[in-house]
Amino acid sequence: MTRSSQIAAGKVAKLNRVERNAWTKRRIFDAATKIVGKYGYAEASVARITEEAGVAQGTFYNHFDNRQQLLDQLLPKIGIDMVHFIRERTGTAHAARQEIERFSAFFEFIREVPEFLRILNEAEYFAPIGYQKHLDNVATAYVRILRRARQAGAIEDFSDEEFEAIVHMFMGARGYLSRRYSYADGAVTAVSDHVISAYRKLVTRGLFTPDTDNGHGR
Amino acid sequence: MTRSSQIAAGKVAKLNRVERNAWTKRRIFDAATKIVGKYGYAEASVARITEEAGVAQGTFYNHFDNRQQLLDQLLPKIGIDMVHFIRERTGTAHAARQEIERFSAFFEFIREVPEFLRILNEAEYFAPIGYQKHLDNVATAYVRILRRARQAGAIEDFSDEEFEAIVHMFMGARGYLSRRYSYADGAVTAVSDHVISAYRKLVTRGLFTPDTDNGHGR
Amino acid sequence: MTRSSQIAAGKVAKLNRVERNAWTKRRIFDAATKIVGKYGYAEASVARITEEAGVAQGTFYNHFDNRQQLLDQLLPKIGIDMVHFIRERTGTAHAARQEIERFSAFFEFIREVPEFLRILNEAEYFAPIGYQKHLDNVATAYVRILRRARQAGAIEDFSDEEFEAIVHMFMGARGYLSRRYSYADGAVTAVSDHVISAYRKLVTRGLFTPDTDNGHGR
Amino acid sequence: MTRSSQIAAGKVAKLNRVERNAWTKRRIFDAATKIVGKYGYAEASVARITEEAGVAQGTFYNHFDNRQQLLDQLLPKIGIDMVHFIRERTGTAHAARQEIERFSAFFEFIREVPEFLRILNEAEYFAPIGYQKHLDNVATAYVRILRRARQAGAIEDFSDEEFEAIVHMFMGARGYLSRRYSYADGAVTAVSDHVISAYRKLVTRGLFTPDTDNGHGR
DNA sequence: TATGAATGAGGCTTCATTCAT
DNA sequence: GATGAATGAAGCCTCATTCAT
Repeated sequence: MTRSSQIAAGKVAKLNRVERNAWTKRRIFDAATKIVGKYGYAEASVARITEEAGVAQGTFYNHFDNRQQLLDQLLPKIGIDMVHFIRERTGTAHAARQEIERFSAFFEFIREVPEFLRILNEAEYFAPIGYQKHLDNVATAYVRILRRARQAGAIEDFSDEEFEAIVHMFMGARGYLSRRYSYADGAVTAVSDHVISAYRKLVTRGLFTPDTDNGHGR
Repeated sequence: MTRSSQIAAGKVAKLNRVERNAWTKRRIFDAATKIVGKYGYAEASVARITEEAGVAQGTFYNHFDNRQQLLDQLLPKIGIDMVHFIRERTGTAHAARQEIERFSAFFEFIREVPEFLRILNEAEYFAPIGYQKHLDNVATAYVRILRRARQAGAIEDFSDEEFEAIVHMFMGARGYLSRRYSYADGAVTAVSDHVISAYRKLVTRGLFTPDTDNGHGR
Repeated sequence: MTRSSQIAAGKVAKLNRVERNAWTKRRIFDAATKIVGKYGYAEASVARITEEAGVAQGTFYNHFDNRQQLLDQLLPKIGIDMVHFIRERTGTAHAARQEIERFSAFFEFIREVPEFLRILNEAEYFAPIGYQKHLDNVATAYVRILRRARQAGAIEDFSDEEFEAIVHMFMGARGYLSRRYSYADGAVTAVSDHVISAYRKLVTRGLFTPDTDNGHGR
Repeated sequence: MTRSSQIAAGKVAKLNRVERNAWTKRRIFDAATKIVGKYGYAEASVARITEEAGVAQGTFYNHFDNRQQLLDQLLPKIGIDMVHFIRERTGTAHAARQEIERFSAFFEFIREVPEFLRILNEAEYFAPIGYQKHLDNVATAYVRILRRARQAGAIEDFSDEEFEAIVHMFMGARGYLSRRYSYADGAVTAVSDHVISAYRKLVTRGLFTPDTDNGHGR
């Protein structure tokens, strides 16, 4: 606390009022991410968060109306990072292969931002507003992807409503798998190959139309 | 407290000591189920539970070592009910069809015991011991089912480790879907047909070997 | 608890009603001695005592009016044992030497009944009635001894009231020394020689008349 | 609470933040002194202390980590006052007479700070850390005094280790006597002359070398 | 007499939030 | 805007004692 707040003071010396303000808010936000990621929402007290951020408790309320308001912002903000992260790691070629890439990228993202796991999974009950926002973000984008694949002929026989169900299955499976397979001694590890291969089989056979073009098929 | 304790007194008049003891413990347990189902683990204070049960707060500790110990019993106990419930609703004929039956039965169970949803989904962080116990119960049984299906030729090309991954995907998908689709105005509703049909397509094509016998395949 | 209560049941099988009653009371009493000796009065809850005794909590109140009543009996009862113990170890010859014997015997007693230490030292505030009783017992007897020594010419120049003060000094010193010097790693050890020799010098010179007879003097 | 907090508000109006902080901490500390002195450690609940101090219960934890931490500070702090008090009342002339002065001053101090008695005597079990600290303070200083007296020829024939034992005897005797003789109807009274004279005889003869210089000896 | 479940008061501590500086 | 002390409600748990069996 002492050390980091000194660093903070050093860094912030040359900032103007607006910048300093934003910077403080950001510190609190990042601290909350860390704390919730580590201890969960229920244990993320304002005292803990502000201590981690190196600011006084009262400062918290200069930037957020109340504790819940901050908690509700956590997931959507990181969720957007996730979407970008995955998008960057998704090629353009083959629809089924893209899905596997997205799947893998999800786990890669968790390794980059290990806090995301718990923030996501507890959010439903502890940050319902943020959770809903995040879900809409992701589900909408995901369904759109599947629709395009269908237009391109890579998927047949699934209705829009079924897409939505599928997307939820995928999201549920991911969240769950990540909790099951990504941990080892508290640290986050890579997900095992069996999970990837099982997913590939299930999805390429279950959702996508078998490849007819030669050369590309897995 | 007043109303329920009167009921209690009426009902309990003719019980002997052992029975009365078991009955009180059961009341507390049921109250906890209700409270956790409704408000979640974090809000399930001993005060709330005992008030719901119509007993004094101190009574709680005559039956459970501490709050957590009770919370950890919740999921495994209901989980067993769930396994039985699903087993009863699963026919013997066709492996893929059985899987759909299990899927549907899960949602039926949730309608019967709506508390299960939240008890299950929050358990990972709030009742980790119970969660692990439940998971082992379910995953082990589930993998065994898939193995048998493989022996019977209904599944090909999946290893044991992949089965485990698949099982976790299925469980994750179910939990997630149930949270998405089962609620309407606080009450629990039936899951929609699209979810069932999407699941059927994904699973029968993705996991199971296509039917070669004529007449049975749906 | 289970094992000891079984032993208890075995031993008690052949006792009649009165004997069994006394035996149960004794068990509770001994358990209290042990618990208070180990944890102090404040931590000696009825639950702890009855558990140690292997009886139900309710049984306690068949033998004692309340917790305090038992606590008040502890010190006087053991105090009497102590007086006997010391008396047995005190020779008849030389008055000053007797005093040193008494001093040493006190520490020996503590090794025999290590619980005594804490029971004695906390009693003043936690079992004031028993404490007063014990004090009267001991002080009266002690003053009587000093008076006799004065009559025999072994002490000069001390009034009765000064005797009383001296006795309290001695008792205070003993209790205090025992706490300082008798412990090592939780177990009770013998008191060191320096303490004995310092006491001998202080008392033989300070209280008793110098020996004039030859051969007996130290 | 009402009355005292009004007084508080009046007194505190013109203090700045740091002063106010120290002042509140001091109020809690003083309240604890009073409560422990009156009811003992075991009955000195945070609720009682804060009520006496005229602050909210939560305020306690802004100034002390926990209840025990405060309790452990009580004795050392007052103990230092005592050492100063006694030192001020000790002349420089005669070693033996100094010891009597110290003895008397101890009882005078108790009349000034009557809470000290119980705070000291219960500390061993209820504030062991503070007790140890206090003991070290006092015993070290005391032994040093005796050593100097030995160097000056006022004491002969006692080793350092025996000094330590003697010091503990003196401390034990004082504590004990104070409890015996200083009370009357709850208030603290002067210790009687017999106690002083008995102590003088015991100590001047038992510990110190008889005066050879003429005129000074008592 | 022995049992042990029931009671509810009271223990310590943490909490989110307010507000004067 | 930043601070951090103050608040009092609420959390979990232990306690001595009672009483029906």
